[in-house]
Amino acid sequence: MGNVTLKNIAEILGISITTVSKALKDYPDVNKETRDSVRLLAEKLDYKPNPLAINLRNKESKTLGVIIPRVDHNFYSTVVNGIITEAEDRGYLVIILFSGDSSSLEEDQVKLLLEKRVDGVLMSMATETEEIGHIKELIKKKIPLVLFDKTTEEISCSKVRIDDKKASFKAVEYLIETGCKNIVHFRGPLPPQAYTDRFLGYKEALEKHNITYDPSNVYVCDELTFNEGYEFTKKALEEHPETDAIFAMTDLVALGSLAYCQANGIRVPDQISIMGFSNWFMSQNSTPKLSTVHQPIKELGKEAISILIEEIQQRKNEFPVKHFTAQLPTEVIARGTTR
Amino acid sequence: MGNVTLKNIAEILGISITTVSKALKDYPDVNKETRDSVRLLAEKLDYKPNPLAINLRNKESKTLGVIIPRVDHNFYSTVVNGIITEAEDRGYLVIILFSGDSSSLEEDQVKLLLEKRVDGVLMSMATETEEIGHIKELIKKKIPLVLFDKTTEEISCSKVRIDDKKASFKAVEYLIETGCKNIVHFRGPLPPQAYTDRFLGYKEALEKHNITYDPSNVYVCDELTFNEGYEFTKKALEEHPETDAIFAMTDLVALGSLAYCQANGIRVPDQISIMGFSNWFMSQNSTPKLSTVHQPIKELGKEAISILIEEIQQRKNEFPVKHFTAQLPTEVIARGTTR
DNA sequence: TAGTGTAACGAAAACGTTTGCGGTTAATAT
DNA sequence: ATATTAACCGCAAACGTTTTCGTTACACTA
Repeated sequence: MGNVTLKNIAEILGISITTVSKALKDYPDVNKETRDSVRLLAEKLDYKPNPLAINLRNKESKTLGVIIPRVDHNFYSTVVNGIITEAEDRGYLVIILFSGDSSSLEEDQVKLLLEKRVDGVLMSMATETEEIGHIKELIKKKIPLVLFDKTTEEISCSKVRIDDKKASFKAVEYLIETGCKNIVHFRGPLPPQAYTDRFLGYKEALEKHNITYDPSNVYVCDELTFNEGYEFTKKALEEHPETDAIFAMTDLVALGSLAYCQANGIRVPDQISIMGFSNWFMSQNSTPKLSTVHQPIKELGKEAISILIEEIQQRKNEFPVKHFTAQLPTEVIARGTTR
Repeated sequence: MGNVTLKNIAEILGISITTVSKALKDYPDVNKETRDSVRLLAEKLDYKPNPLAINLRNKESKTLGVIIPRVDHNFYSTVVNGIITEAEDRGYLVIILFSGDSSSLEEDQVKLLLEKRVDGVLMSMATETEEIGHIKELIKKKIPLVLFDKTTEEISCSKVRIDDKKASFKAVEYLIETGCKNIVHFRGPLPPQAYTDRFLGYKEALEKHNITYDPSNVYVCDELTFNEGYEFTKKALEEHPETDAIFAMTDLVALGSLAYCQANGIRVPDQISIMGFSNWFMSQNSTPKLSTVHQPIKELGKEAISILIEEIQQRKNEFPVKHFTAQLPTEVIARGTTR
């Protein structure tokens, strides 16, 4: 029904399927006239090679699987933007699957991808994932795998991450250099690693500038919401009245901080500097505008896909593949909430 | 390499491929013992049917194509969430492609999907799209198509939309019923239709309550940014000092309005009520919290996919398909910025 | 005359699966 | 003894490509 095949063309022209195929792919052993007539007819009939057949023959699907915790979140939707665009540019299609940050769902999705025979897998691990058997399974089956964002040392594959520690270090250093001495840090939960790295950067900056690190200056946010930022600011300011800066691990929380300060007549940045993280677009819509750390999220997606495709090509050509971890650079953006 | 096939199992067991296939699919004409031994071995070897081969034989890919303007935007990432989850539940995989709101890119993406032989296409049209030849092409080639969100009457297919007009009507009626008489409306650009529908709902509510519609009370935002909300509020209040309510076509713009009022000592909602649209999560993080209209975005995605898959099944069974337009209901959420 | 070269084409296998149909055996019925 | 039936199995075609390896026909060389 409907779709034109090589066979159709061959029958109409009274030649073999082989010749039609060759004519279309510029094989040298086909007469110029034959070739032209084939091409003409193919054009006229709007012939499109059936990828299902090609894939079966070539044992590849030109499709990549991507597993992320969710997509309705600024970070992931931006990264997906980079992933899909880059993949398409390189001739691959992408299938997105969600783990919902659940370990068992993540496992199911890996299995699904395995069954669907994607050419490679890109994934950001679910926060709660500790059993990594299903990921090792991928390695064992020789499916090219690249981990990004939320990664683990326990898996031997290429990884792409934001250099959270350095980013955080630079942000805190900026606060110190602009005169802050009592810097409170709102960190995220223990896994994922990224939040710990940001905390480590905070600590390191303090140490470098001879400010003694006080654990009670660090508050752990669980939900990473605006409200948490608001409430923890209140708490922090009560417990540490001497505070002159707040470094929050994400913009939304920082915005909550800012809201608390404004609601309570605390001048920002004169009394308290506030530094966010992510450069979410809303950070430009506060008054004053939020200072933050820009992370190249879309580029993260692009880079991850590039590395994955690279590895697929290498394996196909039986080149040796070497794994590595790429750390993408960040940038402090000083706006109105810092001095 | 690597992957187990029916042939492998057949050879090991010394039986034919046919029998192996049948054993695995519970055909009645295979001996219980044979069946068991096949299943056992298949299990042991971790046999997974090759979808590429199955697809080729069945002439279907169990894959759906989705074209949206972008994904790094709350509305679309939420809708994509619904789309992917629902599709997966029903045994389909999804390929997402972006049109970037460009007509020519949209055309390219349609072509790509056509070449890839997806079983159906779901799409939200690019704003600038006026040439719809490529969409008609889909219809002509009998590819099941469902339009959602940004649709057009010129294409005969099923559509799924938010009932923007009614939503807007209810929102404005709420403002009127809580005592507002001079309601300014910030609308969006002309295409897409949704913004016009929201405007129409605004007008209709006015008329129903015998408030004369004044075109100068309607301002057209082009960018739909926070800043536009801020600036247009300033302008509107200068031009219409009697204004007692602002109805913005989206939450971000409404948040900009709120910011202007607060920066200029205008009491919300006492002096001016503000109503947003979308129930974006940030609408809960302002003080006072933003009143808005909730739209079931994720459900929109689910509904669209359901209809598409339904249509695919119908065609496969050669049932007649009938097209229709589903309008999803909305809900006014009164919070702190309205009386 | 036999051998060599070359241009143009096609047969066939392969990728892995599904399924209509026919075949074989053994048991049962007439 | 013959016919009928049921139970079990496998051949082969089909899905649409790609590519290896022939084959054919013809011209040219020695």
